[in-house]
Amino acid sequence: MDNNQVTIHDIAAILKIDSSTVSRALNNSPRVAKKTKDKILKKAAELGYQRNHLASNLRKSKNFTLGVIVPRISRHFFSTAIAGIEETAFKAGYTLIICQSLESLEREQSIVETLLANRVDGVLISISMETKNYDHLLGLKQRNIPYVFFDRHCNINENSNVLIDDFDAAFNATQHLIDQKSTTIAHFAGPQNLEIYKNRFKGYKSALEKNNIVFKEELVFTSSLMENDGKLNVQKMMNLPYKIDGLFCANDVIAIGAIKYLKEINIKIPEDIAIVGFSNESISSVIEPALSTINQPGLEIGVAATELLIAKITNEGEKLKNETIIIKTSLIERKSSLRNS
Amino acid sequence: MDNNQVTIHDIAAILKIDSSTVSRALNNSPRVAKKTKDKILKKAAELGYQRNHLASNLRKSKNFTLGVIVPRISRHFFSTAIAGIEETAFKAGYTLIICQSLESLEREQSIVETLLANRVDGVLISISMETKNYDHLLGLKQRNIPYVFFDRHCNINENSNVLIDDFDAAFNATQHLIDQKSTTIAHFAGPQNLEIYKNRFKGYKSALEKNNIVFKEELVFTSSLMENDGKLNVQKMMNLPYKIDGLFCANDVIAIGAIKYLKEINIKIPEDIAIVGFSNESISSVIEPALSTINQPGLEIGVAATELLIAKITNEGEKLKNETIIIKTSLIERKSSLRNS
DNA sequence: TATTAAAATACAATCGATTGTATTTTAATA
DNA sequence: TATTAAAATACAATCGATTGTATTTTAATA
Repeated sequence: MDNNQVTIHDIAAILKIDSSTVSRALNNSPRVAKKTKDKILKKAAELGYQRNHLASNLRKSKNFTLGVIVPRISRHFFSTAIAGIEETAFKAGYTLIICQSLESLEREQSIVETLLANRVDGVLISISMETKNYDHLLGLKQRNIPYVFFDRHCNINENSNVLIDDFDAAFNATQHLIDQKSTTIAHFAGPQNLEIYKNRFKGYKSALEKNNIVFKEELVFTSSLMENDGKLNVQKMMNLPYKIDGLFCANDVIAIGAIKYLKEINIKIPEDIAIVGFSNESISSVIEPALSTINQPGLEIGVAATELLIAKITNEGEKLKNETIIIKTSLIERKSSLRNS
Repeated sequence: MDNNQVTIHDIAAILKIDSSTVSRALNNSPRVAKKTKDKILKKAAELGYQRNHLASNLRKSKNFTLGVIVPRISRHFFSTAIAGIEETAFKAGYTLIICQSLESLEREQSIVETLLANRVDGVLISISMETKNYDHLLGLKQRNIPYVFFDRHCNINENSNVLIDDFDAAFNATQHLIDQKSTTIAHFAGPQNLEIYKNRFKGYKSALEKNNIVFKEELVFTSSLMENDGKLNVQKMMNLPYKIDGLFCANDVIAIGAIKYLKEINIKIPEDIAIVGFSNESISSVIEPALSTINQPGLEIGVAATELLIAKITNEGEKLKNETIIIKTSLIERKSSLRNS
């Protein structure tokens, strides 16, 4: 193990100087004379000195480590968000511990424990579909560890969040379907314990109301939004005594499942059913017809969430402000919903 | 910052016992009497004690941290590999520092420095397209820090790798195009400083030879394999005095760029040109016609690489074995290349 | 009960860096 | 040159846990 690391004591011994002076010089303290500083920095460079962060952080009881909890790394939105998080954290000198809950509450709880044990300075979290109980998150609060929700948040008091306006985006998506002459619009909803899916549902409902379309409970199909749920939902939907001509899906994955199956059973998109998804996964621009969707800028969300978290960590002296940042989304109109062109 | 963390000294003081005994009890050392152990564990649980890893690791000069360097987190293959890495590392008690080189050698070098400064116990790396100079990796070797290449490796002496058989996979892909009656087959190659792209090129060439097809240098187009390169390469290809009827691409992204442009200029796939890609990105099954490709199991590769790395870290006493694990790939035949069906 | 070995526990140094306080050196002023 | 303030540096404790060695306690045996 002995990679014969150079320490401040080595430098101190060589220069016949105290290690505290070396430490101060390396931290550019005004208490060290310029001449001594130069001498120390030169020797440090010469010996290839690198600060031992373990020791430094132990002394300062700071870790420069952030915990990141996402449902699944390989989902395009989350990997993009992680890219933004990584970039921002790196610049600020933080490293990450990235964990995936795999949509399991139990795993999410155990991850929080692990992060606490690793003394992270803050946590970025996008909760799992199973998360209805927030005790593990309150644990963070008790320990005074700042955390920021991104995308999948929850409604406990006084949180910091970086979100999109799900209600608004869903409203626009539904309005777009109506503008494209859809009159009977179904909704493939996500788990209603998550605020984002609740808000997407509300946005859908609100757009119907605004356009004097009667909302029908039977046209809402709730699931975990997997690709296969798209097929299952379409099967159920087709058995209803309605001529459905529009479909708003709470994510792209289930929308793609629906499109694939609708094509199989020879239903024309968008002529028979116009479809809008949510999240702008990379597959969505490739499927035929290309899927209209809501662009949810993962990188930007990751960056904003990390900046907010670091601000919370750094301004610990002040009263922690609880801020919610809303990142703009946009409707991407593609062939799956465009009837006029 | 004072989250009033419980330390072994608190436990020691309460129980009027030495902290070394507390430490040994918590590490289940045989040197502590069962009775004392029980007392200590009970009190530790009662106070909610959690080991301070910073202190522990400083003393043991071990970090339980692995560095991961990938070109880009949001690429499907890499995010899947990271999922496998995360899972395996987590189980073994390691946390990760994940960094992306963004295909830049300079960034890759600076990342290695950061990882060294963070005293990682080992590194998993998939090198950038720009990486032709391996000095930064030799730095790891000098410091005695084990590292394992996965997927994108390089040919410096005595490395540990978790790879696929690129030659073999490319051979099969090309053979498949020949079986589908392609006679003039182009290749969209990747940067030839990377072994994987070199081997894919060799596999392509070898399949041609085996089938007595004359290899033509002009049919090979080398690029960074971005989607737009697909369009550019097709444009060049179409200007050649050959009737090209088969195309093997070194990755899926460029293949999809090619398909999109070929469709635009009304060339029929697979009738006019049969196409095979590489990596099985999630978009590939969705594009029309669906892209035939090589399945490259990211999760499995990530798991194997992490297991190998941890084995290298753990068996440090023994001579470090340099092992290369080859993960099986398979050809996925889809519409973009199937002429018979 | 005295002796001895084994078991259990305490002592003390250590991993590297940081930081409040004390001491020494330098420079400024009388 | 003597005095004093300021600048520079050294001393020593500390962050928590670990671990080799020393000491004490317990149990086994004569």
